[in-house]
Amino acid sequence: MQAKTSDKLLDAAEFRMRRGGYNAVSFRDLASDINIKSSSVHYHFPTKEVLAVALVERYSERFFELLKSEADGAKTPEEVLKAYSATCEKALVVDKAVCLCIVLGAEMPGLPQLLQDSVRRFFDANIDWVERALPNTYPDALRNRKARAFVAAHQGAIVMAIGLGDLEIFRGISEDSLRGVLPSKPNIEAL
Amino acid sequence: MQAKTSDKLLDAAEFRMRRGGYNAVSFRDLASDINIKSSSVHYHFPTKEVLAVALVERYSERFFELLKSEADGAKTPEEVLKAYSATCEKALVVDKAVCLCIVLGAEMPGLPQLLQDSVRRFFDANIDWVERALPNTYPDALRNRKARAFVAAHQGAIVMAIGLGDLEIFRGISEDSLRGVLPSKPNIEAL
DNA sequence: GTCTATAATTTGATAGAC
DNA sequence: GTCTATCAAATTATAGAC
Repeated sequence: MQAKTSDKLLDAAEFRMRRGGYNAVSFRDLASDINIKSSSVHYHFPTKEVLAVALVERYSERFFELLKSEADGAKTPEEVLKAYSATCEKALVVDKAVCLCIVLGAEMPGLPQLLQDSVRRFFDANIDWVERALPNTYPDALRNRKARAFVAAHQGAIVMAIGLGDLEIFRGISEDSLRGVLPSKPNIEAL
Repeated sequence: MQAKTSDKLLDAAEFRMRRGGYNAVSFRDLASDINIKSSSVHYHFPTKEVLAVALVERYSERFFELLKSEADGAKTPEEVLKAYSATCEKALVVDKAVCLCIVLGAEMPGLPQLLQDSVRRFFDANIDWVERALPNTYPDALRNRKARAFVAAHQGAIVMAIGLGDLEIFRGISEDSLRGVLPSKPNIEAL
């Protein structure tokens, strides 16, 4: 059974957008990627903004599905947070590309409004997820702060890993940020 | 005394590129920003790639000058690293925009080669600078790893702060990442 | 659903006058 | 250094046939 045309279009759009940003994607390129004409793309997605919003929504759903399955069976905060790192790393290693939402996040002010909203929701959901995973001994304000730091460090790490062409860099950063967010275990390496 | 046309063009390009990425900048927009015609832009910068490379070089020079002056008089590793955070924060707060090189870094694979090289040099120089600031009690491999994590966390923090429209988020993350790279002081808040 | 055809705009870039 | 004029290509999008 074949993938639907709209899904093939989103696949092509995701590949291109994660490598060059919103403006690096054109309807003609997407059409030629899957051997149809650009006018046919408009049948599935009337405008580029609509296409991009649909793409972010699909990306977000898949990310959280993967996250859920990675975190399956995890008990301690440490295990749950490691599932978050593993989810990011998997997307990074498999696709050899940056997170869709960090590319779009970086060019945020230049994006159409509905797309900005979608990207923002993705990050809010990320922070929310991490926040719930943190030890409940933390006061609320600290939990939120730690969660933001954890997510930001991962997104930064992904960009650096791809930009410097060194996927190993990601692991080091995610380990460091895990230590940063958990109640102080001594930093053994640094002693 | 007036700014040179080429500088005004770079100012306009920096403003636009830090908000929308490489492809969000057009010669016509830049020209109209400073009230000349787009053909005149080509007199100063023959191609867009050349313009963007010049922009990254100028951005990098200014960043490291500011960094140098912020770090002036700093003695301990902690003080020097705080100067790095302060430099990033200043650019963030003053310009209300993301670091030029993180926008370009995110769309790296879609950029012309010379521009990719420039962006990469900026990040390498960042890591190098942070690496030198770290305590020399660290073994070399660890220093490099810590430096990468520190830079990545800051870049991620900048994108999140702008993307979520909350500049305060940056400070929390930079404090956390400072704690992460320095020899273990107990994480007081978390106890 | 996909096509042809086309419109309207924008883009990076060049030639040559002043 | 800046202009007018222009180009060739690319872009988002629409109308209407099949």
